[in-house]
Amino acid sequence: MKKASLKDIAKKTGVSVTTVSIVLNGNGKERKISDSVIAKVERVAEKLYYRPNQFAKSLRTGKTFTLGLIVDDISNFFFAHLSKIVEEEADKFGYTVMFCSSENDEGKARNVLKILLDKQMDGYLIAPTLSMLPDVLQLIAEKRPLVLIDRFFQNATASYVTLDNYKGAYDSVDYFANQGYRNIALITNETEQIQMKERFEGYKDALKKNKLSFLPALVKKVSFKSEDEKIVIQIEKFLKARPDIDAILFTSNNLGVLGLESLRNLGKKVARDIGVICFDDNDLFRLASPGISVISQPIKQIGKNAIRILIDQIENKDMGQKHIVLSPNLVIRDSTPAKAVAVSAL
Amino acid sequence: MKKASLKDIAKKTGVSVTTVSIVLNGNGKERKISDSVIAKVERVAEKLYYRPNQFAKSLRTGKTFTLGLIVDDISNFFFAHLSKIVEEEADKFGYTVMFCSSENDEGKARNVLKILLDKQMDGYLIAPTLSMLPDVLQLIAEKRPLVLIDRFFQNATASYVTLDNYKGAYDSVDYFANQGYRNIALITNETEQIQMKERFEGYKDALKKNKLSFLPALVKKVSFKSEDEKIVIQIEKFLKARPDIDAILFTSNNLGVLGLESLRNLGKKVARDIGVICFDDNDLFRLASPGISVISQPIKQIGKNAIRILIDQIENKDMGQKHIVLSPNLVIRDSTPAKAVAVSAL
DNA sequence: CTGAAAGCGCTTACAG
DNA sequence: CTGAAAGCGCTTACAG
Repeated sequence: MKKASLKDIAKKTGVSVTTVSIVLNGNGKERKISDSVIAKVERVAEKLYYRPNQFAKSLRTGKTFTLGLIVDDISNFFFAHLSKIVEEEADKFGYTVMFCSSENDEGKARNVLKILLDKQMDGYLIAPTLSMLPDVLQLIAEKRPLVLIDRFFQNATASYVTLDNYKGAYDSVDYFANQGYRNIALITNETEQIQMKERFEGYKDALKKNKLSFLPALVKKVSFKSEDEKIVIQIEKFLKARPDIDAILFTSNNLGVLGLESLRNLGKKVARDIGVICFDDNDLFRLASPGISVISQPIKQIGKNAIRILIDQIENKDMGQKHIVLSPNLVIRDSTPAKAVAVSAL
Repeated sequence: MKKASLKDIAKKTGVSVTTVSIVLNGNGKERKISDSVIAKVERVAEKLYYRPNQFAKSLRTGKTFTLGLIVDDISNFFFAHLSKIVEEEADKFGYTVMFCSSENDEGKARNVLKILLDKQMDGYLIAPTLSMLPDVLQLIAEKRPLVLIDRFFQNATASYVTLDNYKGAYDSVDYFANQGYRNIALITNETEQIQMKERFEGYKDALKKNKLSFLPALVKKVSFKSEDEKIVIQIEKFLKARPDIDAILFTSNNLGVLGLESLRNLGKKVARDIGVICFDDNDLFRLASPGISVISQPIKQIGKNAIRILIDQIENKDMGQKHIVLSPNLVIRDSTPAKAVAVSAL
C-alpha cells in the first residue's frame, strides 16, 4: 500500500491534479470549484489516507514550517525546559522544531548549524557560542529569520531575548552584603560570552556600592572544556586557598551543582559555613536542605518572546531588531542567612 | 546571492548536470569521469558554496537521514540525557534527530507522530504511551524502522530496549527488607504501562520472598495528569494515613522529587524517619543530604543499543526483533540506613 | 568517459 | 468552473 499522491486522487476522481491540489489546500471555495467536486475530492483523499509529501511541497514553496534551535546542551536543566516551551509555542503557530546541542564546542556548533542550514529551517533560535559569530553574521547578511537567546553579540544586529544578567549578579551580591557577608567569591566560566561578562560586571559594581573591595583572588574562572570531576577539584582548591570566603555566587546552574559537591567534599556546610546563591533554578536547589537561593530565569517568557519575534520575522517580514531583556528573580531560600555580627570587643 | 544548484555548476564548468551530480556524490572515480573534469567540478562547487538541496534529494531518493524520537517529556532528567546520547550516536552514522514530547497525552502523542510521519523520518525511536499502540502496530505493519525504548507492548512485535524493571524494584525492596524495614510503601503512577506493571510485580515478589505481606493500602497510585502541586498533596495525605510506613520505593524520578517535597512538608526526615529509594538518578538525589539511594538506568547503553538496532533496520534491512533488557544498578546512598532492631524485651 | 531525459510530488501562473 | 504545462533540484537507468 503505497502512499497516495495527488495524481492517485486525480485519477480516482476524474479531475485534474491542479484541481485536487487547490481543493486539498482549502482553496476550493475561493477558486469557485463546484461543491460536488470538492466533496468528491475530499472523500477520496480521506479514503486513501492522503498526506501531502512535505519534500515536494517544500521544494516547490521553499517553506518547511520547521525552526532550528541550537543550545549548549539539551540535557542541561535550563535549556531542557526552554526547549519544551519553545516546542509548545512553535506548535501554536504550526511549526515544529529541530533541537541541536552545540556542546559549547566550536566544531560541533558550526557543524550543527550547517546541518540545519541544509535542512532549510524557516527560522533559527540560537544560544550562540563565541565561535559562532561569523555564522551569525552570515545569517543576518542573508536576511534569515533569527533570534538569539540567552546571550547576544554586541556587534551583530540581531534580535535577542536575554536575562538582565548584570542585575541578577548585582542583586545577589547586594543581598549578600546586606546580610553581612564580607568576602564574596564569584565562581564563573572562563569565557568572553556576553552574559558571563555582564554577570561579572554586576558582581563588581555591587561590591563597590557596598564599599567592599574587588579582589581578583576571590574570582575563580573555570574552563568550559573541563570534565565535571575536574571542575569539582578546581573549586575545592580555590576554596581551600581562601578560607576567608564567606559567600559564593555561582554564575551557572552546572557550576552551582558541582560547587555544592566541592563544598560537601570539603566538609563545609552551606548556610552555617558559607552563603550560596546560584544562577538558574533547578530541582536540586529547590529541594536541597538547606534550600539554595537562586536567581531564577523567566524561562517561559524567554521562550514565548523568542518564538513570537521569530514568527513575526518569518510571516510578516518584520526584520526590525527587537531586544528583550527580562528581569531576573532573586529567590531567597536557606543558603543565605544573615550573618551574626562579629562582636570584637565584649 | 541565490543558493547554487547543480545546474549552475554545470553551466559554469561546461559539463552536464548528470556528471556534476556523479562527481559531487563522490562517484567520479568509479564512473571513470576524467580527473580534469572531477577537479574542475569540485573547484567550482566550492567556489559557489554549493550545498545540495535536501528536499530535492529526499524527494528523489526517499531518504532523509533523520530519525524521530518521541519521549514523554524532553525536560525530564532521564529523557533529556537519553536524548543527548541518542543525538550523539545518531550523528556517528550521519543521521540527525528530531525530538518530540508526547506529554503522556493521547492527543499530543498521536499528533506528534503524524508530524514525524509527514516529515518522513528514516526511523523511529519511541517511548510509547499506551494510547500509541494502534500507531505502533501500524508502523510495524508498514515495516518502518522502529525501536521502542523504556517500555514496550507485549502484543506488538517490535524491537525494544528497556531496563529490567522487575529486577530494579525487586532488588530495592529486597534491600529494604534486609536493612530491617517492614512497612515498605510503593508510590507509583496510575498507568498500565508495562514498565510500571513490572516494577509493581517486582515490589510484590520481593515482599513475598521476605515474608512481608502485600498490603494494597501501602501502595499509592498517582494520576499522570495531576499537576505537580496536587501530587505533592496526594502523597502527603497517603503518608499521613499510614504513619507506620518506614520505607518508600518511588517508581519514577519525578514522583521521587515530589515525594521529597511531601516529606519535607510533613516534617519527616529521610533516613532518620523513613527510608527512600527512587527509580532513575539525578543531581538532586546525588547531592541531597542525605543522598538518596536510587535505581539508576544505564542511559548510555539504552541510547547506544537503540540507535544501533535502528540503523541496522534502516541500512541492512535487518528487521529481526531484538529485545535488549539492561540491568539496573542499585546505588546505595544515605537514605536507606539499617534500622535499629527493636529490642522488645530487655 | 559523458549526456539527454524521465520522474520524484507538489504548486501556480496562465488559458479558456 | 477546470486543466495543461512548467518547474522546484535532484538521481539514475540507459545510450553511445
